[in-house]
Amino acid sequence: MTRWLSIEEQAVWRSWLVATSMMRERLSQDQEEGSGFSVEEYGLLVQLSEAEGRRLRMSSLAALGLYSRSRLSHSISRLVDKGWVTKEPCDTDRRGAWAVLTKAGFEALEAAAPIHIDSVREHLLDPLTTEQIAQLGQICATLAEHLCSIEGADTALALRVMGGPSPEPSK
Amino acid sequence: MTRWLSIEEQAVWRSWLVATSMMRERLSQDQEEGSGFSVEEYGLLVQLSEAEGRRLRMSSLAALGLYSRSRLSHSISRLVDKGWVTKEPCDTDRRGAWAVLTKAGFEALEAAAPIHIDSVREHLLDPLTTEQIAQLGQICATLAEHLCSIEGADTALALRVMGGPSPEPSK
DNA sequence: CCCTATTAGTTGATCTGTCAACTACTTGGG
DNA sequence: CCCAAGTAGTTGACAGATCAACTAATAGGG
Repeated sequence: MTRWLSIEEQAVWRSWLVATSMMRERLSQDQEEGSGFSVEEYGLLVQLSEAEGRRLRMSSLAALGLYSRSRLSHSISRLVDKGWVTKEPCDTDRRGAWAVLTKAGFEALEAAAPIHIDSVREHLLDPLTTEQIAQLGQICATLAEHLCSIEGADTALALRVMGGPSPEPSK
Repeated sequence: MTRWLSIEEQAVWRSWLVATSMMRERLSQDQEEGSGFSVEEYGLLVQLSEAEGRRLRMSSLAALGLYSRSRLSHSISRLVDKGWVTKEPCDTDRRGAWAVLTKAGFEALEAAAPIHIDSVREHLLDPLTTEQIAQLGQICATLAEHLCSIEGADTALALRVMGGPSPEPSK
């Protein structure tokens, strides 16, 4: 007994689909062309840059619900190969590992931030009115909360740490 | 001279990021578990199902701006292997190819539609108020239009054809 | 009519993400 | 103290996406 979507609901759904997938692609492209690393990598580096001592346990990164353990492991390996990150063993739990942002990684991040921000402004914020931006924030927060509650991820954490740029890459 | 994001802008951006990526993942998972094919495949089949004669030229599918030519080629090949689609040569342009939905493909689509719709309702529509749904539609349409204009894709086309379910898989 | 530029579509290499299996360490009940 | 169960993280095989190079056909200016 499925309730089909009304015309209006369909329209909303389709425009969501188009907007989100095109946005994703557009930002990836701007980013990659301009800065030489992908949005995913950027997101990880931002998180490290904001953490105490510019380091995080793998498990903390995974806890956001945005990266699976294995994805994380592969991604971090790639970052290590590129020299942006190093891995250090954890003293208090010998299973554990710290991902630590290197100087080079931090500098790369600083260089990339303006590109990222310009792209966000141009494609997400500028086309909308101030009012719409506020509405969108509210809507996405609601959706995120709903989705996090399903997966047992922590919304507050996800929203705080995830992938956005700092006002400045940081002090 | 980059203008950094304000706290509010950052919050909007991050919640967008979290909401869109979790939504994407959630829907993929519901879909795949329930119906045996991926959201991308579903999207393609929907488009074919809505077209005249349940067939489209590869180029028309690509023109939406949502699939690259090569991705399309690979994806359609997979659908052909599964028996949901066949390829037919085009009479009027011998370079061209039609992708044609098979009976089996159509039936698979019919079977999958309810799962898809339930998932959209549950995760996108139900958590929002009626008013928010309307706002979101407006916002996403604006963003989609902006993004399409940059890439020279056709918004109207993209919005019409893309990936949503028909009210019914179709007559 | 021809020759170049363009368009349609495919292919194969490579990269990223997912899944399931695995190692290694920790924890906690008996 | 030991052993089972759980947790941290890695690994390798596979699926999907991207990119650049390619074939083939059309179109359009001279």
